[in-house]
Amino acid sequence: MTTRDHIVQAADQLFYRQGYEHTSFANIAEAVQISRGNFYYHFKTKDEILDAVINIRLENTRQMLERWEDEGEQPADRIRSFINILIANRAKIKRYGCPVGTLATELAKLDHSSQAAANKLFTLFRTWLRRQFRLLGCKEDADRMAMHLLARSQGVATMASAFHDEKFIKQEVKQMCEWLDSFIKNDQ
Amino acid sequence: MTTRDHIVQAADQLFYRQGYEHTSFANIAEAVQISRGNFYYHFKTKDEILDAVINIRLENTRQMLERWEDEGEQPADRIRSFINILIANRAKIKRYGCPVGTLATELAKLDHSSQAAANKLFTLFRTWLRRQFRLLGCKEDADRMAMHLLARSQGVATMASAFHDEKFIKQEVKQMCEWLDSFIKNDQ
DNA sequence: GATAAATTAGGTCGGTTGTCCTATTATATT
DNA sequence: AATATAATAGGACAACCGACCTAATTTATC
Repeated sequence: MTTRDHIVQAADQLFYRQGYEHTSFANIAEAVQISRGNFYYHFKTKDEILDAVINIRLENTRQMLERWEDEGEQPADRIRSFINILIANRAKIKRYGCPVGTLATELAKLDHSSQAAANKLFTLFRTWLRRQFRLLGCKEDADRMAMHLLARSQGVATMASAFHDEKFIKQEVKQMCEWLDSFIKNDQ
Repeated sequence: MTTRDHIVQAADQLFYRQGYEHTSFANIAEAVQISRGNFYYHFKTKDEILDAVINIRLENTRQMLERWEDEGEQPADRIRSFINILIANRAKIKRYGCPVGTLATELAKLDHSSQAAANKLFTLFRTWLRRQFRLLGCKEDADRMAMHLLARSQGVATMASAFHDEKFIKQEVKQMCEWLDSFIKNDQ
């Protein structure tokens, strides 16, 4: 792995845990164990690092969603895979919230130029979920369903983080799965 | 209104719109039209201002919730009042998200000492909602219902902010009201 | 009206930030 | 082996931050 990759990886973690603004060049350089000068060779500005982090998150997410579609499962199971992200990452979510939501929220407050890029992460999930709901038989409602599920997930992450409560995540995930099940039955 | 009140008011707005860390002493002083020196007379540290802002938010919220209880409406109507906060503040939510959620999220990333104080805002709503759900006949489920509704609201605020979508707020508010209605019917 | 207290203005300080530069070392190419 | 390119180190910079201090001014009290 190149130094550049190391930097992006470290920045990714730090932006998630500390927030973008609260993370300094020095923080990242220390994490990667390189000098600040070397740092500047790879990235001219802090915004460039942010864009690189967003791009790698986009790419990783894309690959994950494609994998879920290629594994040949039913659309309902794919949606369950999405819901279960909350379970799989519950420890980190409890401490740092959702990486997508918290970044979007922070950049909105900073009125940062990369807001649109960061929100592409949401759009990625949105269009993917919409496609799954369409395959489930939803027509006009598919996008509303996708947004609904995204919002539910965001809310769970925010509250789980505020109250440091993993049990709440499990409760809500169960409810979301039941909601999905009842929806499938009604549709058939 | 005293200068101190002016400062707290301006800080309240700026913390909401720009975030706590992104707001500097100079920003607040400029908004209140006083010198930075005068500023220091009223507040020794930035953390003190944050605590003052949190306290005034707590007090305002307490008064609002008490008002809703004193107005003699039914518990279900009170819960609807809570849900309708999203409608009443939809323009600001679209731009800056939820003031409670975004502050809690930011302070969590900063690992700030006032995290617990900020989360009291959530607890305020949580215990109040729990009481209303108890009055509706819920027993063990009342707290779960309260948390569920809080999470839904948080999720709506986050997504509405990310996608700059007020219509989504109205959609989800409608669904939340329907969820509440179906719940009341089942219970009677 | 004199005195004390409360309030305000403006400057200063050390530390940190993002940015930028140059010198040095490592790697690749011929 | 000589040369060019890539990569790294470390320092310097202007700007900003929170914090602090003192002098001036306003307000209150007697």
